[in-house]
Amino acid sequence: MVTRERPTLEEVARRAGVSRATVSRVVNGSTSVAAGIREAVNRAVDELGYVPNQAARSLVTQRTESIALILPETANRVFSDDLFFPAIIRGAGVELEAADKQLVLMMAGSARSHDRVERYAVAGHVDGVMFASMHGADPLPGTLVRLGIPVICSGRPIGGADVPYVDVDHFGGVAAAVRHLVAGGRKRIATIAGPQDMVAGIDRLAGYRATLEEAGLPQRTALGDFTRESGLTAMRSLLEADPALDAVFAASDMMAHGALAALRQAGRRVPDDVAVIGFDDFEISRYSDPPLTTVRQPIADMGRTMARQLLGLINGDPALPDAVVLPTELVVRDSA
Amino acid sequence: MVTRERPTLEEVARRAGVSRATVSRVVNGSTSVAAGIREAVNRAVDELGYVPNQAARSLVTQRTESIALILPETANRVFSDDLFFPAIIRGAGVELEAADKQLVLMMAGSARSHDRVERYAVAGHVDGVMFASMHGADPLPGTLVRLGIPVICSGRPIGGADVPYVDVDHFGGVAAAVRHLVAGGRKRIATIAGPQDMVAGIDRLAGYRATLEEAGLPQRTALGDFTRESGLTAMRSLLEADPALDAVFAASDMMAHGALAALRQAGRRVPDDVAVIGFDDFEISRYSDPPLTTVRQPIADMGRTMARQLLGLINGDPALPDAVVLPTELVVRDSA
DNA sequence: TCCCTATGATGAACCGGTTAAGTTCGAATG
DNA sequence: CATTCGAACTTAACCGGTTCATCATAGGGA
Repeated sequence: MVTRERPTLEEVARRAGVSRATVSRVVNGSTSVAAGIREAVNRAVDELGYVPNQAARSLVTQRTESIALILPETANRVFSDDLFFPAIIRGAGVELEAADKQLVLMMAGSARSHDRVERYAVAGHVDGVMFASMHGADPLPGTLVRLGIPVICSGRPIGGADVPYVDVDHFGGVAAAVRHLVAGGRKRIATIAGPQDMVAGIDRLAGYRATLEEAGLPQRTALGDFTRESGLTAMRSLLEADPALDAVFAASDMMAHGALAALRQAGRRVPDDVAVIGFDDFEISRYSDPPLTTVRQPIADMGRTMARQLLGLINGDPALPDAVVLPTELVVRDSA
Repeated sequence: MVTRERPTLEEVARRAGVSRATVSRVVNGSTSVAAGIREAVNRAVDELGYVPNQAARSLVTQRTESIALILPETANRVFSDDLFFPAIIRGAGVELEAADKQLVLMMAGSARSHDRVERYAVAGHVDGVMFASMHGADPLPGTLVRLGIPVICSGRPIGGADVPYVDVDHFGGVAAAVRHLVAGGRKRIATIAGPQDMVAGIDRLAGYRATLEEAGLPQRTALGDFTRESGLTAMRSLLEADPALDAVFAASDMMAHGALAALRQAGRRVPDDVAVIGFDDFEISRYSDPPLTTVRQPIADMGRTMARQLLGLINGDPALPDAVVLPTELVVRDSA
C-alpha cells in the first residue's frame, strides 16, 4: 500500500512562498488576501493536492462538521420489516449533505451503547445529536442538553424532558381516520395500538379513544409493537373478542398488513365485512390486497426537519421553535 | 445553554498530582503505572468527568476510529421501496459497534458528492471506506486505494479495478432457481433482469442464460431496475411477447412482486399458470400472495463481512483475502 | 516633507492529546 | 560498596491547523 504522504499547510506555504497563516486564510476563503498571492497559493494547493487535516482543524475550531443520528435498539430488530428509520435517515441525510455536514449513525438502547453515545458526543466527535423515536422516558437527550450539546428528538419526549423535538400530528391523523370509518357507517370500530412507551403509540391510541367517545361508539383495544406479526396476533384476538366488529384502525401500516392477513385467514372480506386503516403510508401499502387506506405521515420530511432544526440550534439561531409538528393526512384507498 | 467547560488532561493531571503523560497512559490502559497512581488518576477522571478530546487524539494518532459507508445516489430514489441498503447498514453497524468504531453514512453519485467523498476520506476523517453496490465502473474506490486509504466494496467492482470486495454467489443462486423451474417442468422461462451496469444485474442475467442454455430451453429477457414498478412493466412486456410463458425469474424480490401484480392483472394464476422466483428474500416476500419462492442472499451478513474485512485491512492483517463470496440459497415457497 | 492610516502579510501562541527521550530511585549484582 | 539495571514517572517535542497581535509597506493628508 503506497500511503502517499499528505502535504501540510507548511509545505503549501513554502511552495507558494508565503506563511502558513496566509495559506490558511486563502483556504478558508477569507477576505483581505491580495489577488496575486491568492492565486499563487491556490496553484500550490492544486499542485500538491492539499486537503486540510480535519482533526487539526477541529482541535482548534471545536467543530467537527458532523452530526450523530441515534437509532433505538429496536431498529435492529425491526429494520428488516420497517421502513421508518430508513426514511428518517434519508431525509436527514439529504438535508445534512446540503449543509456539508456528515451523518454519523449510532445504535443505542443497551446500557453499554447508551454510555458509548454519551461519551462519543461529549468527546466532541459531533456538533449535535438527533434521536430517532425513543422508547420510554430516555434520560439521554436531557443529559446531553445539560452538557451543552445541541440535541433534537423525533417524537415528543416522554416524561417532560425539556428537549426540542419534531413530531407529526398523530392525534389529528387518527381522528380523521376514525371519523372516516364512522362516516362510512361503521359501528364497531376496534384498534390495534402501538407500544405505550412511545409517543407514537400513546398519541394514536388517545386519538382513537377521543374520537370514538365523541361519536358515542364503543371502544375495543388490542396491543401490538408496530410489527406485522404483532398486528396479525392482535387482529385475531380482536376477532375473538368481538366477532361482529366491522372496522379496525391499526396504529402502523405493518400492523395493518398483519391485520389484513388475519382477516383473510378468518374469512372476512375487506372492506365489505371489516374496514381497515393503517398509519404511516409506506410504499408497500399501495400494493397490498386490497390497497391500504392509511394516515400518511411525512417521515422523510421529519428527518429533514430534524436536521434543519439541529443545524439552527448549532448556529445559535435565536428564532428557533422548541417544537415542530408536521401535518398528517388521510389517504383513502380500498381497505376502508 | 450552559456549555460546561470540558476538563482536559492537564486538569486531571493537576488534580491527581501527576504529569499529563501519566494520565494519558492510565487513560489508555497502558502498562507500567503503579497501582496507587492509577487509582488516583482514575478518581480524578471520574470526579472531573473527563473524556478525551477525539480531535486532539486523532491529530497525533492519525486515526479517527470511524468508517464511512458510501451509498450510491440511487439509494435515495429506491430507499422507500428497497430493503437492501438498510440491511447493509444494519450488518455493518453491528460489526463496527462491536469494534467500537463509528459509522459515517454518505450518499454519492453526483459528481459533486463524488468529490466530497474523496476529499472527506483524504482529509483523514475516516480510517476506511465501504462502498455499497455501485453502478458502472466507478473510479472512486480505485482512486482511494491508490491514495492509501483502506477500501472495500460490496459487489465485485466492474472494470477490473483492483479493489477488495465482498459479494454473494449470484450465479449459483440463479442457477439453483432456474434449475428448480426446469425440474418443475417449466419450458418457457423468462427473466426480468436487473440493471446491466451493476454486477448484481449482470451476474444474475448470466446465471439465467447459462442455466437455460445448459437445459436447452429458449430464453426471453426484459430489463428492470430492481424496483417493483419496473418489474410490473417488464412482466407486461414479457407476457405480450410470449403469452404462453410458464415461468419467470426476476432478479430482485421487488421486481418479482411487480411481476406478481402484473400476472394477477393479466388473469394468470401463480404458480399454476406461471411460476415466479425472485432474488433477495426480503421479509415481505414471506407475506405476498402467494408467498414468494426466492433466492436468499445474506445481506446483513454482507454488511458485517464488509466491516470485518475493512477492519482487517486497517489493522494491516496480512492473511486477508481480496475477495469474499457469500453463499446464496434457494428458498422454496408457493410461487414456484 | 513628514506623519498617519489602511491594507496585507507574518510570527507565534494555542487547541489537547501521544510518545520518544530523559530523569529518578530503589533493588539487584559483581 | 560501587555499579548496573529496570520500573515508574516527567519533560518536551510534535501532530496540523487557526487566529490574534504585530509589523511592513504604500498611499493620502496636513
